[in-house]
Amino acid sequence: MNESVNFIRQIIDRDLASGKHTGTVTRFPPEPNGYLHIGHAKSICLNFGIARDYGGRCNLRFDDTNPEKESEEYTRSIEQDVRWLGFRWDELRFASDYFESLYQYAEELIRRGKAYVDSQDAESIRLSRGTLTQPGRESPHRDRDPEENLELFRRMRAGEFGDGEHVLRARIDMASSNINMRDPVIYRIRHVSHHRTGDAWCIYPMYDYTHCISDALEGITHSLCTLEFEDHRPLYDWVLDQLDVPCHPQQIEFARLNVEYTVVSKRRLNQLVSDGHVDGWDDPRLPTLSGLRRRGYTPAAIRDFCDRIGVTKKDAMVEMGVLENSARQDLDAHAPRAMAVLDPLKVVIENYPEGDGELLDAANHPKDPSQGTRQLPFSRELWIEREDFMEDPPKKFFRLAPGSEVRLRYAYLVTCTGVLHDADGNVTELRCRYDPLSRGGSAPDGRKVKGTIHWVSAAHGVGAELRLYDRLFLVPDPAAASDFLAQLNPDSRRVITDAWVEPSLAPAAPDQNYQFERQGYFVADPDSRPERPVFNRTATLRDSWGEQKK
RNA sequence: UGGGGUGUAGCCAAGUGGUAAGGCACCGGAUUUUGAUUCCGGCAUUCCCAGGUUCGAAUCCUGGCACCCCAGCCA
Repeated sequence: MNESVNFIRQIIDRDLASGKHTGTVTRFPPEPNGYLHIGHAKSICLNFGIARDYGGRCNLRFDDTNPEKESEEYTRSIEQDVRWLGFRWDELRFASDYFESLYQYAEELIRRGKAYVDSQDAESIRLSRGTLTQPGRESPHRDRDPEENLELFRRMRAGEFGDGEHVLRARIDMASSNINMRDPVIYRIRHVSHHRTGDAWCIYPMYDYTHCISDALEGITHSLCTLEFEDHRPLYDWVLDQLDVPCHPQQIEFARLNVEYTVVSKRRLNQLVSDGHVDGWDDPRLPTLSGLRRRGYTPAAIRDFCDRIGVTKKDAMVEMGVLENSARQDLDAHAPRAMAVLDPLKVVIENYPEGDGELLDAANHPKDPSQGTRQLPFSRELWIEREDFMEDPPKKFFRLAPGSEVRLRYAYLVTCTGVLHDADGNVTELRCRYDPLSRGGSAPDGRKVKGTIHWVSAAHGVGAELRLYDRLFLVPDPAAASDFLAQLNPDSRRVITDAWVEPSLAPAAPDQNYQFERQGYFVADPDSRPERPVFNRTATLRDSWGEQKK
């Protein structure tokens, strides 16, 4: 395993060793304006992982300072997703819990001459902010005295003004080369009700002002966020330096996660969902946690993925293969095996007595005896995979062909004795003879049979729907395209409606993972019914034969 | 063109002046009642480039280059 420690943990190690801190307190601070995705999983694993490994604490804190975009639906899904991923927060907090304290701190800032009410409109403020290369101009209201500011700010709170009439600004430096320091707005008037505080407030604090104080109030030691907030750190520190807060957390920035062939931005995810390009936030093609869950990714696989990708300050684009590998590794170890035929071809065992049948033992997991066995019904007519037969096979084709012998997994050795065709020459049915002495699949005389194929008894199989997924986008970095929607993969979902699965699969409960032998990992979909099971393919098995054919 | 960051293999990522970890991918080979898994072996004479310091540099210095972020009353 990777024994090296990321740069954030190195900082923590140093802080603990130097006595700066005696323990860690972190937090995962989502805004409840969308569903969690794989990028959030990285942050969750980082913050909660630190609490776990250092014996520290980690809060779940909603950054709910913008009532226009946030809702309770999102807070519910976020709580659920964090728990599903396997983490438990020490305390559940909301930035809105601190609105009163935040307000009092703002008055203090005003009294200290560090904030003022600006009565310019948004456009004027924007124009006077300057540009990347030119300094801004000071507001005509910048030197209002504290008394006047205080009165105005109180009247803002009291609801005496309309949206946008005034704002509260930090009084810092309009000539700063860091635009965030050019007297940033810290309070705005919004006459909208908040999903938690209702109509108690009509002024709402801005992120930069809220986040640092919230961290301080919670005693956060290390405030971890993504790279785009690096420029905001001077402001984070400035606010805390002006006030008598309980502590001064250290903000540390790390690179957000990008994964090839998908998008990880709330805006784009939202667009995919609301424009109907996918079937909802839990569409199995989406990198949302709910989508990944429906796709069959396990919490352990996602946590493992987050461990593997590391934490750095370098903009990184991770290959899908890493995520898939994490899933395969977890699923290979834990998912019970079963047999399913995706593209059925009928086989009739000519020398198997008509009307006869028997039950054969099969291991639920060949490498994990504790998973037990199940019984597979076998009979004269079977379904096998169409691609497991070739009339004119190339050399090293280990499967079925006229005259060749193959093993039916856990059943018998069979030899192909005949091929039936339709008028167009398509293969419609195979005739085979079985070796009655090979019950279970081993040759009585020790003869070598290289190929083993899967099968489902035609008389006992259950018709199922299988949904096969491919990457959602055709290009590795769709977000870089001018129109990311134009990069959508039209074949990202293929639905098979005429698959056959073994009868034990019929009652599969949603979220139950399986490995369909030789085919891949599948998970039962919430749409699944005993009379009509539905499975989503999580990932294929690696296929060195398939790759060889290309 | 102001400020803040980042450059180590195809993709991630260790490395913190002593001679390039690990994972994914890829390529061999062994085992196999899943062409899966597992196992074993291979995979950077070189760290964005150019100079310099040093017995010794991915690590220090100087100068370039490339890429990312910032001008919401979003977070």
